[in-house]
Amino acid sequence: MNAPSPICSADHTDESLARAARHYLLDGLTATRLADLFKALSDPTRVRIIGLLANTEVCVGDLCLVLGMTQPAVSHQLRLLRNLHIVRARKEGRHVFYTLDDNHVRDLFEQGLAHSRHE
Amino acid sequence: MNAPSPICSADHTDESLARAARHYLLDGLTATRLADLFKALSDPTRVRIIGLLANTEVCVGDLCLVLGMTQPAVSHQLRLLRNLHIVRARKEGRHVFYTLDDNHVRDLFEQGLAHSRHE
DNA sequence: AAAATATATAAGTATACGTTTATATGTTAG
DNA sequence: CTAACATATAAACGTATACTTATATATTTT
Repeated sequence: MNAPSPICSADHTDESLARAARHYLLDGLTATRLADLFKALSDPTRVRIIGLLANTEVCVGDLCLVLGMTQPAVSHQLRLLRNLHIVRARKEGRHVFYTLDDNHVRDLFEQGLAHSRHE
Repeated sequence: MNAPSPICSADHTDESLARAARHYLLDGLTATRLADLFKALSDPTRVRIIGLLANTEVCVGDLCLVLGMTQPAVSHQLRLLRNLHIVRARKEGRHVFYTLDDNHVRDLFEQGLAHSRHE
């Protein structure tokens, strides 16, 4: 038969649980903000955009060409990155040039890329 | 009226596009793998789990207690992290203890946390 | 002013994904 | 061996999201 499973709460000397909980558990807000930061880099299209903008300023039309994607699809991701203050827009005539607005993200991108390559 | 918008291809001296495309555009496989790495950290629950396991070995039941989540929900995320080789399971009796299996991820977690805190 | 270009936004669709509810598997205790 | 416990898996459900197909806005060109 089946019992309702009261869940561990193991007194495996009790240390692990208590200490981990007290010191290392992220609060909800911190966890959400951190997850949102990584979420910005969790899509192939956005990673490619960030990789391009990490080195050069590029306008929307060029991004579309290089990525081989439709313009609304690219603009959609750019808006997303803009709202997260990861990317910055500079308007020049009828073009809009994008650059990275956040060096943190460039660091994460490069570290992630280095790691994902040799494994 | 409306014209079909042939997309930029701007000869803004042509440098930006050509150079960015040739040198800095990630290929599809690399972009996908990198995005998948970041995706592992793109959810609050997973970030919290990783934060805990970055410091201590914790069993499933304790994770449920500390996180205040149901056991299947936690096991689901653990399986996901296991499949990505980010987390490793050690079976001891009827408990299963989890630890980080990948130091790359710990680095990314800590760098992301540091960045997301002072901004 | 009108037409063309460059980008942004909106609505619709299809898929991915996190959680719940239910059940299965494996291990220890009585 | 049977009951309780710890974890894993499966199906179902709701929501988030990436892209498409329009359409709107702004700027330049003629």
